[in-house]
Amino acid sequence: MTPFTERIIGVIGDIPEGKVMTYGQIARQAGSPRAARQVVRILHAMSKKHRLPWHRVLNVRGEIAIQDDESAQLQRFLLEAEGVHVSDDGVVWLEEYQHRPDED
DNA sequence: GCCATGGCTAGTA
DNA sequence: GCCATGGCTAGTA
Repeated sequence: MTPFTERIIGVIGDIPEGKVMTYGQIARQAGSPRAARQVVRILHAMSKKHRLPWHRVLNVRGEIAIQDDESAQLQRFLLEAEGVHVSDDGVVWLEEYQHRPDED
């Protein structure tokens, strides 16, 4: 596992319950502002093994970005279970729920 | 060669 | 809607 991957995993693992971050924000936080797509990949590949709160990661508009319906439903369920409100079309209000470590 | 992005433009209303 | 991006991974040699 590369240092880059470890940083991404660290950032994702630090998202508190009831909060969300965006792909690009996680990439920036890990020091690679353009690596949003890698965040996608790493989430997919590492979520299980590293017990990552993958469901707390959304796209820049606060949308559930996952394509697969079942997984998208699960993501919504997990978010709502920890108090994050998800609109009918799968959008979370970032103003309220986005986790902002330090600054960003 | 892939991609669960993101930012910019183009086109519609 | 288009396409640059960046790190990983698959596949070839």
